[in-house]
Amino acid sequence: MRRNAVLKPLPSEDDQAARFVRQREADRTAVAEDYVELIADLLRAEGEARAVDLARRMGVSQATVANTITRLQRDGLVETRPYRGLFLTEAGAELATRAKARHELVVRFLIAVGLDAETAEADAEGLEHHASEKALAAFARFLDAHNGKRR
Amino acid sequence: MRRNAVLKPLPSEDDQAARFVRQREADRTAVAEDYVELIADLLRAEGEARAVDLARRMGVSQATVANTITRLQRDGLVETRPYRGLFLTEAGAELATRAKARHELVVRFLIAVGLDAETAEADAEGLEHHASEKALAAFARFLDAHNGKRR
DNA sequence: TCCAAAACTTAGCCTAGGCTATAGAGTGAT
DNA sequence: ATCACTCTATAGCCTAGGCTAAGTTTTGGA
Repeated sequence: MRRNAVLKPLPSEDDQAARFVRQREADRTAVAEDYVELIADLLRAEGEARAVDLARRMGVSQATVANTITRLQRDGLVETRPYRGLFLTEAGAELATRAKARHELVVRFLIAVGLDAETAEADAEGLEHHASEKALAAFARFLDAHNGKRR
Repeated sequence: MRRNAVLKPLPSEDDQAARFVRQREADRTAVAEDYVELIADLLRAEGEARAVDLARRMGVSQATVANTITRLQRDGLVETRPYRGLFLTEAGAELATRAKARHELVVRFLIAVGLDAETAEADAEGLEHHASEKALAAFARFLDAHNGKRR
């Protein structure tokens, strides 16, 4: 039963390198996206986003959050008012909106292809940072096509 | 047209933290998986896997490869015979096999939901490390279900 | 009002994963 | 047999993203 087709040739060195480079870039932005997304969620749901709560929700120490927030401030995504919580800049809010939209899309897509809601939510956390625009478009098309049938 | 449903409540702190922790664990193993997968591919396709070639295909300097290989050796995944190339240990080969199977599954799945082969291949590079076993199982089921129709 | 608890900051440390520059080793072609 | 070229290793540096421990501020309740 084994398909003994011609072994798939390796991609060209340049193509493959380009993929890995893009990959590493995505990794670098992932943390920033997770933070602004979470800050936006907290602001919406609780009215404020405290560093302590971020630490608890990210599963990380307060010191790590402080560190990360400093970077996000440097990058113009977040503003802090000590003892008043964290706020998003224009750019931060925009990034959060895009991140959230992507997250939601990925979750809905995963559910549509048969994953339970819990796992979909958990996996989306990782997958959302690595789906290209083309992939997201494909997911959206898939959801559209299947919205007539179920739901 | 805006669905103005009740705002989705935040997940519990513990659940959310657990997701992010799992996330970070996946990130840590991703590089190792990429390396052993690539080494396996090179061994298969070219008969040998040289550090130089890894550097070119990973889009990284030779020094970085040397560094990474040292870690992989320490972790019992890779063996080196200088000027003879790199080899996988038992554990390394096993990891490579699993990684490759996952990679292939993700690629086929992405194509099945409408992505072009090129993008599927590129995106799989990132996505493969963040799909849980449950997600992979769902992808496999999806492919099975759709294999009767097309192809 | 005041003071303990909670929130935040700072210092110091670590690993992974990048880099450049340079030195050293091995191979293969002449 | 040699020597140029290729491959590998090493030194030294950097950032991100973790940690613990030990301050410092602020807040809010008694």
